[in-house]
Amino acid sequence: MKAIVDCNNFYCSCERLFEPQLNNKPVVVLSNNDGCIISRSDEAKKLGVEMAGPYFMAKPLIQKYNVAVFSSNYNLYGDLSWRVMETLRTLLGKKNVEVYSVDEAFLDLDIFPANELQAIAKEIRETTEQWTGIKVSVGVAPTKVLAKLANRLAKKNKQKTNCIMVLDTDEKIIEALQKTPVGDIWGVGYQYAQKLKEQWGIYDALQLRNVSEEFARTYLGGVVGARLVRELKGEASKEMEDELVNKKMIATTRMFGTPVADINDIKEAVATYTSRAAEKLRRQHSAARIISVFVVSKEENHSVNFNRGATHSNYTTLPAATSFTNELIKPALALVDTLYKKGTLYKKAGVMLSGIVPDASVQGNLFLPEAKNCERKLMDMIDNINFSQRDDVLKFAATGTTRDWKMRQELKSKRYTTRWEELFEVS
DNA sequence: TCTGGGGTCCTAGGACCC
DNA sequence: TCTGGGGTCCTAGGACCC
Repeated sequence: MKAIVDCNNFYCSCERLFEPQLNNKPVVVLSNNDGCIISRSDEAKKLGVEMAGPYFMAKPLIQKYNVAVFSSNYNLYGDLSWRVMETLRTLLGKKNVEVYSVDEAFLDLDIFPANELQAIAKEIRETTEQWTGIKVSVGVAPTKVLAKLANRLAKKNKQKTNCIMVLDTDEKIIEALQKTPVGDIWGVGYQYAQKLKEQWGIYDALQLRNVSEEFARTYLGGVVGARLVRELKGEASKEMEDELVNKKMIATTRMFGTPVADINDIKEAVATYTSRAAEKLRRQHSAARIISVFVVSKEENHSVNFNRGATHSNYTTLPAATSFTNELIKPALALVDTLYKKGTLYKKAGVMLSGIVPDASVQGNLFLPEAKNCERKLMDMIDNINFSQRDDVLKFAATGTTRDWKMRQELKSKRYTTRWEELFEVS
């Protein structure tokens, strides 16, 4: 059996941990640039605040009901996420935990007898809350897709389920499938859901479970669809994945605080994003051979398709893979020159690194010229200082000093758990 | 002008996820 | 006035090879 543990309203829960007076009050957390709403407490959901809706549109409602609003604070969420995952690893053993996202982990429960699953799930929920202050929901079922489905139902009816649902019999599974609209199945997005409903009259998970594998292959994206249907049937087709697999692509992209027309501002931003992406690259001891840059222009006509701004991108393949910020900034800035059009207003830019390979010079490579090893040490030092002191104490000049393009984040809480000078104070 | 079969590698783009 | 960011996997199709 497999389980998925999912933190309830994760970002909101993190904020409440340090402002407990907000318990039982409506809370929302905003995306970068204070653009959209990406986490809502149950109370906020009840008020009708939409998920992923633009903040400015929800503002009247938010003000009327005095909803607490936070900009996203990824240092805080990342650290609390780590604590939750450590708790799970302690309870179940490292190899039985697969971290799936910042607020979710799959668990392999095959080590437990069937009649203990309910009790195990309860212990996981209670211990996690006690150790970290974060409430979680637990869904248990024979496959990952069914576990996700169980988890969703557990959350939907918290009073009744106590945030736990174990699907351990065919009857329970069928009932759960019946209660789940196709669009709410993990792996069925908006496009497929529309198609399934309109063209084939398939509205719930039970109906989808009963289609042929051939059908799934043809209409739901080939082997992906076939696997999905098998999982619904209770046949495990998505196995537990190994942890700590290196990323195959690393991206840093941001909206600008306000649209930007000056090429120098764009270059500063791109240099900054490149530095950030290179840090991520070094953290996983990798190097990249392909760097691509994109810019998105601001669409004048944003009445209907607000995010249809034209994207222009270009890439360079480097002569050799590297993780040195300076070696990546140079080609990145050259790419900006090929993309930039004078007179255009831009709202977003981004850097993507791919062609990722293990960085052989991590330990200092005898066969590289001395200078290379020095650069490696320089990068390590910069990373260490930036991590332990303050973000960007040390940075490359190309990343600019004024940073007029920086994103808005007006309602950010403190980094209570990762910065000495922002520690929570008890008076 | 006619012209097979089998394979690899790469890229762009579509779908999905949180 | 104001709509996020960072990933994954898969497929189709083109270029190229013998």
